[in-house]
Parts: sequence; C-alpha cells; structure tokens
Amino acid sequence: MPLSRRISDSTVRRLSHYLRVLELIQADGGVTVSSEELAKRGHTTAAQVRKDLSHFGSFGKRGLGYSVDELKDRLRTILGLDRLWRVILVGAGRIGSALFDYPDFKKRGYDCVAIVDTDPEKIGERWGERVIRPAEELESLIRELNVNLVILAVPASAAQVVAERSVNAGVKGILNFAPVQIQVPEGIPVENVNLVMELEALSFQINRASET
Amino acid sequence: MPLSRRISDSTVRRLSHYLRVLELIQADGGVTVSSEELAKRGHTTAAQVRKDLSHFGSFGKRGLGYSVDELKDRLRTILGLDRLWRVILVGAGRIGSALFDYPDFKKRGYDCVAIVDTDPEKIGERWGERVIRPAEELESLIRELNVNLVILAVPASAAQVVAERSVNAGVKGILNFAPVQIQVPEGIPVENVNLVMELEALSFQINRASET
DNA sequence: ACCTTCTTGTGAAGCTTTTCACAAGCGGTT
DNA sequence: AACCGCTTGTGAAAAGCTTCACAAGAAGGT
Repeated sequence: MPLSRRISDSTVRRLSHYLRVLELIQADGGVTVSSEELAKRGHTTAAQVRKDLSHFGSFGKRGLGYSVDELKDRLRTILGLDRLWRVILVGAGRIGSALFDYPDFKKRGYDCVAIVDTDPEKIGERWGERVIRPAEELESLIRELNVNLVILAVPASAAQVVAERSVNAGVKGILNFAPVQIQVPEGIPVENVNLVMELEALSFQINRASET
Repeated sequence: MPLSRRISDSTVRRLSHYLRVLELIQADGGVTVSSEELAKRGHTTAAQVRKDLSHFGSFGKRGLGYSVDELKDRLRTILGLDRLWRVILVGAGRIGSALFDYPDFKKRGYDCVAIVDTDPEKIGERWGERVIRPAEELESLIRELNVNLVILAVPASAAQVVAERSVNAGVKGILNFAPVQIQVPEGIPVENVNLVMELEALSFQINRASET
C-alpha cells in the first residue's frame, strides 16, 4: 500500500469513473464486482483497475472481487467526497448559469454557497436560493462562508486577478473555465476546462483520420 | 518530419495552447518567438515545445526562433482550423445554452448550424438566428446542413442513442458533455467533458496536499 | 481435509512521453 | 571570411504509465 507515491492524473480520472460505474451497478442490484466487470463497464482493463486501486490499499477479496458498497465508500473517501465542499461561483454568465444548477454537483457534495459578478445589471438577481453579489465582496464572502473552491467562469482577461484574490482569501482549489493558464502558488490545485481546446482536439483527429 | 506517427492527446492539447499564446504574443506586437518564451507563457518546457512541433515539420530558424505569423498559420492548419466546421447542438438545456453562444467557438471556425431538443416547450424557441428543432429531425438536419460535429448536451441516459443516430447520419466527431462513456465505431473521435470529474480531481488533490 | 475454480495484488516487462544534451545552422560583427 | 552568440531539431537517456503473468488467497463442493 504505497500511500505516499504521486498519483497520476489519469488514475484519478479513472477512480472518478469507477465510482460512477459502481453506482450504476448498485442501482442494478449488484453486490460484488470483479475488476474484470468494472473494466468492461469503465472503458479500461482489469489489470488497470487493480493497479489503480492498489495505490490506496487492497479492498478486494481474492476469488470474489470487490464489495460494491465498500469500494464505493472507499472511492468516495479517496476522492474527498466524504465531506461538504463550499464553492463560490465567479461570473454569472451563460457558463456560470449552466454550472450553478448542474444537478450532479450537489449530489456529490459540492454546494455553491455564493455567486458574484461585476455586471451591475446582474447584481441582486436571484438564482434559486442565492442572490448574485458584487465582485468586490469576493474576499469577504470566501472568509465568511468558509469557501473551499472557486469556479472561475469569467473572461480570460479577468481570470488571473480573480484567482489571486481567491487564493489570498483562503480558497484551496480552482476550477477554471477561462481559456488561459493561470499562475497560482505551489500547492493550490487548478483544473482547467477549455471548451475550444476540446473542439480543436476533435477537429485535429478528424483530419488525421481522413488523411490515411 | 515523421508525419505518420501517432500524436498523443497531450501533444494536441499543447498545440492548441501554443496557438492561443501566439495570438497573445501577436497582440502584443511580437513578430518572432523562441521555444523558450513559448514555453514560459505556455506552462511547459522549451524542449517540449520543440519536440511537439517537430512531429509536424520544422518551422523555426536556428538562432532566431519561430515567426509568430507563420507558426500561427501552421498550427491552425494542423488543428484543422483552416476550414469551417458545422456543428449541431443536441440538448437545449443550461449547458447547451452556454455552449451555443460561446464566443470563441465561432472565432475558431465552429458554426452551430442547428439545435435540437425533445422538450415540446423548447421546440420553436429562437436562439439568436437559430430555432430549436424537434429531436426527430436530427438525421435530416445533419444530412441537409452537412453537419460535421455534434455536441451532446443531453442527460446520460440519452447520450448513447443520440451518438449512434448522429454517427449513422454522417457526423465525424462528438463532443460529449454527458457523464457517460459512449461507444462509437472505430475512427469516430469522441472528446468527453465531465464536469463532476474535474471537481473530483480537484478535491482529491486538495486532500492530498493537506495530508503531507 | 483436499481439490477446483475464481480473482486479487504485484513485481517485472513493455511501451509511451518527457527531458537532456549537443551538433548544426542562422545572422550580425569584426 | 572567420568568429560569436543564440536557438533549433533530434537522437539518446530518463521517467512515467500500462500490460503481463503468476503466486497467494478465498469459497464451495466432494
């Protein structure tokens, strides 16, 4: 159980995926599952599943497989889903609005406790239980509401400044939708979602496929 | 110039990123750029930049660096941005709406030529120049409008069926926002954007950082 | 108690990606 | 024309990730 080694990003993605598959299996009434089956439904190989899990301990029973229920719990703990994450959404545009009531977020323990924007037209607008606050309140909201995560749904030009202000106010991680690489202090994880990049990867591959 | 070898996904992502950095450099009046500078602004190393580019030819001048303008053009060609991509959006919910008028799409040559949804309330609604069409028309719209790409912004349960119908109607690539791994024929690229997975990667890393 | 069947956990092998290091090439200067 | 400072392009080395293959262990049947 080499709990200390660095875990690759691809491993983490797969863990997240296994968790989703486990939920489906449980919904179908499954009680135990083999690495083989998990692999088949999760788009990978049995050896990969076992190797991924082995980084965190040994959760299976030889000859039997894994207890769906137990493995689900373990994965939830590993992924940090056994607690509530308080999220602040910065940017109440289209993307912000899509993220705000993305049903799966709440299901997984991510609670959007505040929304801020710079647009005076939007400030004061009510989204569900929340009211959009002015961007100046970013720091005070983070402190008062004990916010852990910030979702950046702002234009590229604003992203760096907002990121810095958020980190200074105590945020521990950033989900960045702005198409720009932001600089943050060591130890603050940033995940980037860049929609144009995804489309470009797609058109690249289509071109490639047709070149053959 | 080993034009034939498989190009890794991470390389493609970086190319896309270099392109954006080049645009910024050009906006600042830069005319040439070294791999060193490109690396610094693009979150990687100079050797990586050169290796990435070397897969497609040699675009630089020793002692000088790269012509910003030329490299930009080359990257656009490599990424398939030297043509127009016709996109159909399936699912006119929050995420669909955010994607529909994401300004950078059009800038990069992706044109959303149609929107479909199953919800009778939404059908007929006007979004900018487009009107939401019923989902039954998916195939005919793809054929008539010569659609190349489909963006799946539908619930997980519908994703597989829509993907199959789209591919059968002639679509060449899929951008999938549904949190499920879809199965498609060999040679049809799929890019997945899974928002929950991003948040989970984030909370995993935050936990990890604090364990030290 | 033993045998059979199944499946995990894991070193080692194989493969891919990144980093290193340096010869080759370009432009300006003397 | 020779030199010098810089930067590319690229084999080779290093690091990282995935697949293989098999010993070890668990349950059930005889």
